Amino acid sequence: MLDIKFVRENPDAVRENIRKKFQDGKLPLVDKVLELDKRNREIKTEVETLRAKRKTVSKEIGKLMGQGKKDEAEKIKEEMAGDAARIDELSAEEVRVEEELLKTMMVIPNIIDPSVPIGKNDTENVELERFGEPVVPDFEIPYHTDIMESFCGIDLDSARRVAGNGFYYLVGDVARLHSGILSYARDFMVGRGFTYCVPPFMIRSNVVSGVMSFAEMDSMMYKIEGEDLYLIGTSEHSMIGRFIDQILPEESLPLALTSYSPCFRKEKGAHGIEERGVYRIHQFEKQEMIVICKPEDSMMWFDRLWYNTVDFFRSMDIPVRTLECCSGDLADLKVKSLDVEAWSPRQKKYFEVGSCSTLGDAQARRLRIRVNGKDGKKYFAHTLNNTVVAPPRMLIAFLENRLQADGSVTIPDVLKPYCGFDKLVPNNKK
RNA sequence: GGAGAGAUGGUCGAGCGGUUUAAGGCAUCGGUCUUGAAAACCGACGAGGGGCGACCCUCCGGGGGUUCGAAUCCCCCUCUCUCCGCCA
Repeated sequence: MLDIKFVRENPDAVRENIRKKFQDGKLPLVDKVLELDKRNREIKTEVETLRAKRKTVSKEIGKLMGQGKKDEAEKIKEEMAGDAARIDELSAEEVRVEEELLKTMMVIPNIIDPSVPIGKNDTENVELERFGEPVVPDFEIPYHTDIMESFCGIDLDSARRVAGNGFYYLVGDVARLHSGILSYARDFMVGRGFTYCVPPFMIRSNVVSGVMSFAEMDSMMYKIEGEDLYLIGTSEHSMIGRFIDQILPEESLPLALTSYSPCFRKEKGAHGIEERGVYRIHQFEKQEMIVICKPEDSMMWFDRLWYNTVDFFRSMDIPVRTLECCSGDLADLKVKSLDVEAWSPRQKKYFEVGSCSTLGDAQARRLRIRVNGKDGKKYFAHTLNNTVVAPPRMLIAFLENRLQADGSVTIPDVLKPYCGFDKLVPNNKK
């Protein structure tokens, strides 16, 4: 959400930003906001004057009552009757106007960074850099579930019976590899100065509406029936939510945290759940990183964050590239976003394994996460988030890139202590 | 699940119809003192918003109500804590 003062003073910049995001349908909202804001301030001027008068007069009545001058008090009471009605009327309008203003402000997109490439949708995202050689071996790479099955490492049939499409059983050494990757990711981030956290896996609606847009909420979040609780779609939700309504001391920044959680997503709309495999699923596990910092540091942190993911994948010798989200593909709350993609030798293309974003102060404004500055002035913090690794999907890249001609999969040295084995060998029944 | 207690500014905590314009402590920030620090003393200090400004308004978990006037009284809801039960 933008600062209303910014919209008031820079309506053209807000309009230009909407055009850059190809959301011209939202252009009239800017004028709507300006009007509501104007009306809101008019109401305040009038109603506050009346309230100030009421306060003074009420005190006068109290004084007269104390002195036993009841008649005089009664007379003043009668004079106030008209004002009372007007105050009620204006107060009601004040609430209505403010609600409408907030609602409208919520759907106006955040101002994107000048460096963001302009484009309509994900087909216009821009590749920035490649890390490692995207190798295509001279033997055929099977579909990832087939690789897993060769190790008796996945049971999708049972998962469909038990929970439905979009769920999975990981079994044996593939499951151990999955857990090992998460543990390695945790220690990898701790080694880079991040503090490890295990957050709540359910959050209340007021936190949900603070961390994401309404559209996302509807298409992503599972609600617990009969309770004001939602299953998190990523630990970013509970990790950023941790600071709702807080005023942080400036010296406590930056907060650099890494968290583990299962993630639950409806995946309504867009692409839907894939028939076979663990690419797009309703439940997965993820190691995440978040940063809460001063506004002037957020771009520096943005670059440091995505690089962590690249380094993580490179430490396991998986080729990756970075792809910058163009303006039209950028979620409304985001200032800038970049995907880390891993190489798929089977598909001979890269696919998304992580997403790094800075939301500027938009998320902090919604959640009222403020910083108490050294000079006594308060300001909204900047928030960032990035994936370290989400193993079910990441396993696809891992298995495809490390598959040997004999059907085995080698475990990189960095992972061996976490896995407890050196190699996945076909038909290795557990 | 049962019973009880509670929700007040960054934090602790008073207030229970009009001298509260939210006391006081702690923390924080200035200053005095000191070689420096600590201690002591003096002062500042809640959040959000409106106004060019002098100033003003809103906020005591949320929502209704009573009243000229509500942190304070009434109703509803939510949450937290303690004890019991259950449980990894």
